[in-house]
Formats: sequence, structure tokens, C-alpha cells
Amino acid sequence: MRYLITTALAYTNGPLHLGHARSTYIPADIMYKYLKLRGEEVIHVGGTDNHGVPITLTAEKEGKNPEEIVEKYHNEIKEDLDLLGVEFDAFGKTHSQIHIETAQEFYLKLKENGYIYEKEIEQFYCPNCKKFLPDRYVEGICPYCGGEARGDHCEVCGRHLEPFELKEPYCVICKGKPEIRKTKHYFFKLSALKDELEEYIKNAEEMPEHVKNMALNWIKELHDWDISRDISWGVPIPGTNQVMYVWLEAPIGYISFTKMLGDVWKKYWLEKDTKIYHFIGKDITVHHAVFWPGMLIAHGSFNLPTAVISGGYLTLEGRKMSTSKKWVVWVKDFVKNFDADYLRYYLVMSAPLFKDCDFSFDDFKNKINNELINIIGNFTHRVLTFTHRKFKKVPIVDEGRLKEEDKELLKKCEETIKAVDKNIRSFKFRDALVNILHLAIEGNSYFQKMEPWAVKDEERLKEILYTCCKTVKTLIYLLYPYMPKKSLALLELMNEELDLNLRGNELKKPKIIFKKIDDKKIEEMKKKLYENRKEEKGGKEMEQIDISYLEKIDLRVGEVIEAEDIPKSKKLLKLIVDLGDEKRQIVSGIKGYYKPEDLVGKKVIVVCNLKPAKLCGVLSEGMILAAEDDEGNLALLTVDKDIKAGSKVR
RNA sequence: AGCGGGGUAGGGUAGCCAGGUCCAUCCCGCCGGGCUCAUAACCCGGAGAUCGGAGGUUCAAAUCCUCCCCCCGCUACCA
Repeated sequence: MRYLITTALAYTNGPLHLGHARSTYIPADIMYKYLKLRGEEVIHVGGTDNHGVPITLTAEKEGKNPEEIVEKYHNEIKEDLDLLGVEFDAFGKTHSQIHIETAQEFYLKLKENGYIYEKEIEQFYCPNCKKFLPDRYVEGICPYCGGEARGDHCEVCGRHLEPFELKEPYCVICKGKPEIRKTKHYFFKLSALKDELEEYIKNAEEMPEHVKNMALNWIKELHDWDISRDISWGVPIPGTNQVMYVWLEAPIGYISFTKMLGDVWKKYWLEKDTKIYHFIGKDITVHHAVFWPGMLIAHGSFNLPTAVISGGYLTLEGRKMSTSKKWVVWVKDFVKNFDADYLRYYLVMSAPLFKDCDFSFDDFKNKINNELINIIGNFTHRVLTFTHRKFKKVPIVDEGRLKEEDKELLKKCEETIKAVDKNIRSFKFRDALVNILHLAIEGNSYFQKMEPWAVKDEERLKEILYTCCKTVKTLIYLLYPYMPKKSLALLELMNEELDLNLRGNELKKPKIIFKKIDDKKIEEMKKKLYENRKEEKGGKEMEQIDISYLEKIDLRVGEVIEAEDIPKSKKLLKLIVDLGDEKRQIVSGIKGYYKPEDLVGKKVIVVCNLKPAKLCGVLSEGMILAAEDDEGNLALLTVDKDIKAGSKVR
């Protein structure tokens, strides 16, 4: 059996953060290193995704051309991966000759097989920017709920919108008004592949259950896929002046980058007996479990994915990560202060891969110091120092002569090896690491029971320490995929090879391999993170305004006279507010903070001259003011003592 | 709104698909004791859980069914 491991192509408009590391790269690298360690034929292929409009936008913002942006972030991303200890056999770019050719050949084959057709469609065109605008680059008002909508999707009510349903559309680049123009687009007949996809998914034995469920659900309603874009940055569609939609060409990168290795690529993509594992983040599960296999089926020659391993999301200190709000920890900043192997350990240990989990600095410190170091670090260290002091080398004894309790620990080693194998091969990286931790606990317990420090009989002492060293060697071997650097450092002290044998070699002078995490560094990192957040929100950064600006806002006191829930919304309540001379209906996003009945009678501050809008289909003629803190607590603004409804606020 | 995942002791997590072996696993934390080879580390023992809520099926439910609540994500260009 041959294994091809791929990791999601990183998008070259920013470096990697801890979320990328946890959901995709670290698990994949563990799988890769493990299979390699077991002597399997395995390669890891990855790279960066360089096309699509966001790159051109970033380029414009930074006053550079797209190639420069791509180059910059491609290199940064690769450096981040190196820092994490993630290894690749091939790491490519989608903006490269080999990929562009491969993607075009792929496309032509789809066409030849009858899966591509042309259709004239109408699309937004921005006369100002002189370009057609892909969906996401037009914003406007949702015709159903009056909320803000982007392209074909309303952010507020979540409806899918037909093109041009959008009211008051504007171009996100120049804010100008786009016009509608006709253009010829190419479509991929995804809908024709329903039966084949269903059969594929149902028979994909190693595909995780939740991925299967999602995929099967998705194919119930498959749309054909508009795969052309009227922009210039991308893989040109042969014979046109358009480029391919990135989700058509990017996954082909898995093939193109394998080609970087020469003819062996054929073994992985064309010959049977290959397992293909795609490691991705959960947001792109459908692309990998439905669209990509659909493309491969339509193409007809390549192996299909054996499994799509979709990693859960990582929150930071209990809150959603956000690069724009600077609520993020970048890989390169993290590894400046802490060992990458500690990160690998922590991110795997925190939760099973498919689940979301949280990264917190305090928890990181606790888990590393109290679990990894106290249990595993301490066991390996006490065994090596003690053995070194007594014998200077690993004593080799005849295993047949060992006592029951020795044999029991050695048996536990064997069992752990088996359990780890089973768990890693079924993507249960955390479970396997727990198996390893348990072996170290058993080791400590054995050491304690045997009391080698009190054993006078040298032969017996050799037996005990042989058993301990064998256990340490097993730990080093099994830990290698998780913590390669630490594992190799221990191996160095043992003067050993990366396998399960003991050679009786002379031990190097022991030193501490697993150093505890420094509180100061934790505090530094936390401080930096929280300060970023303050800066972002802080008043200093805001532009100063003239008092006349304030006069433009009509603020008045209003009394809530009716309040009811808007059932189909997540956050909205409908309020009727008395403003003295009139009553107004106002929709407010405070569901969950206030019960409708508690609001009635409250005096609130209302922005009266706000442009009316429909939210979730309900008209809102104003806005009530509320304060919100870091923890997401919300409080309505009200008046200090009773005052007439309709009073002006100034 | 639809879909996917999740809600189990202070935190994390196993068990759930194939109901009894579960007065519920493991790791951290907490409490008590022991040890001294070891990074104030280690070992032994203990306390701590209405298994999100309400019904139902069953001799038997954390596990199956129904309804509800809460958290996260996706919905086609953010791991």
C-alpha cells in the first residue's frame, strides 16, 4: 500500500496562525511521519493557493503586483511550516508553470468528456474599475429582509439570492454602482455526477462518518458549477480570455505538486493500491468530499480520495479568531517563545481532531508542564540519569530471565505500540497520544515499585533498568511523529537509532530535554494579544470629529411600549417605541440579552434619523443604543432619572 | 432558515452507531498519605457527574425514539 497525504493549500494573503496548524498541518505531519517510521511508502504534498480576487485586492492595497504578494506569502508560509517541523516531499504554488499546465489539461479532459458547457449569463460589471465583479465583490441590500447582502448570499437572513436580486448594489472596490453586462461563462456539469458521487461516498470506507453525512446531504441537490471568471489573475481557460474559478483549479494542485517529484507521481495518482488522504479544515469539507471527487470522476483517470480528514476549528482564549481584529496568534510569533513540539503536543492533546477546541495560554502552560513534562519528561529523564550514573550505558539482559513485573511493563510497551498504530491509522491522533502518556505513567509506577535506588543486587538492577530503558526507547519511537525534535534529542542522549531495539550503547551525559514553560513568557504573549485587541477598539486610533458631525445625529429618549420576539431571527427583537409625538417600530439585535417583557416601560436612547431598513423582513425605523464589553455583555443605554419620552439627547 | 458537529465531575475527554459488563473512562486540577532516582518532579488512595432539559420505548437507557434549549461551524473564494 502506498499513501499520499495532502494538506489544504494555504492561501497566499497572510501567514499561518495556530488554527491552520491545528486543523490541518500538524495532524497531517503526524500521519506522514508515523507511516514513514513504519516503513510505509508515503509522500506528503502541499503548497499554496495563489489565485482569486482577494490576492489582487491585497496587491492593490499594498501597492504591489499579485506575483510579489504571492511570492512573499508563499515563502512566509513555507517558513512557518518549517518552524512547526512539518515536512513535505513537494510544496508547490498554483501560480506555476507545472500547475497551470496540469490544470489546463485537466480542464480540456473534462471538456472532452462532455462535462463542460457554455452559457451566456448576465453579470455585474463595474465601469469604474473596468472589470466584471465576482459575486463576493458586490454588496447591497437583501430584497427579502433588508439586511446587508454580499453577492449571492444574504448575511442577515442567510438566503441564497439569484443574481441581480440585490438592491442598491455597489462595487466593494470603488463603491461605485455596477451595471449589468452579458458575458459567456463555462459551466461544469456537477449535477450529472450525482449517482457516481453517491456510490463513491457510500463506499469510501475510511471516510469519517461526519464527512460522509455532510457529503451525502449535499449531493441531494447539486447545481452545475460556474467555473469561469472574468478576471485576469488565475489559470487561463484555454481558448478564452477568462480564468478558472479557484475551486476548480486549486485542488488540481494536489496532482500538479505531486508531479514536481517526477514520474513517481503516476504511481500515486494512476495506479491502484494508493490511499489518498486529504487533510483540511472543516470549512472546506464539501469541496473535498463532493466537488473534487466530482471533478476526478468526470476526468476519469485519477484515483479518488480515500478519506477527507476535516479538522475542527480553534478558538483563542475562548473567542473566535479574527485576523482583522488582531485576535490571532501567528505561528512564527509563537515559536519564538515556545518549542514547536510543545505546540504540536498541546494542539493534539486538547481535543479530538474533528472537534472544535480552544487555545488558551494558561491551559497550554498547565498541560505542557503538568502532563507532558511531569509525566513523560520526568520518566525519560529519571531513567536516563539513573542508568547513566549506575552503568554509563544501557544494560542488556536476557529477556527470558526477567521477573513477572518486568515482563508486564514490556507487555504494556507492545500493547501501546499496537494501540497507537490502530489509532493513528484511523486518524485518532489524540487517542494515540493518550496511549503513549499511559505508558509513561506505567513506567513511573514501575520505577516507584521497583525502587532501583534501593536495589543492592547489581544483576537485578540491570534487569530493572533494562526494562525501563526499553520503555523509554518505546516512548521515543512512538513520540517521534508528535514531537520530532524532542524525540531525536532523547535519542541522541541514548546514543541510539530511531527504532525499537536496544544496543547497549554508552549513554551521553543526561540533560533536561523537556524544559518547563516560563510563566513570564506566557504573560508576555498574553499581554501582547490583549493589547492588540485594545488598540483595535481603543479611542486613540479613531479619527477625531467636529461637533457639527454630532449635530447630524438625532438622538432622543424613547419609551418602549411593546416588545416581541422575531422568531426566525437569531438576535432580533421588534420594539414599538414612543418618541413623544410619534410611535416607531425599531428592530434591535438584543435577543438573548433582554426578554421582551422586561423591556416594556424602559426609557432608551434612539437614533431617530437613521435610514429605515428591513431586518429579517421587518421594517426598522431607527436604532436603540447599547454598550457592549469584551466579554460580549450588553447593556442598553437609558436615562438617569425619569424624563419625558421624545426628549432630545445632546 | 437549512445542513453538519457538539452539550458527560472545576477544565478537557471516553463510552453512544451494535441498550445490561457504567452506582460512568482517562488526563489535569483539588484533598489525604507515601517515596527520594528525578525538572518542588514521582507513586498510592480519596472526594467530586441530576450523563443539556422534558417525555416515551424497554425487565433494563449516557446509549434507542420524539420534542425543546444552548454552543460552534458551513451554506459554494477565510485552517
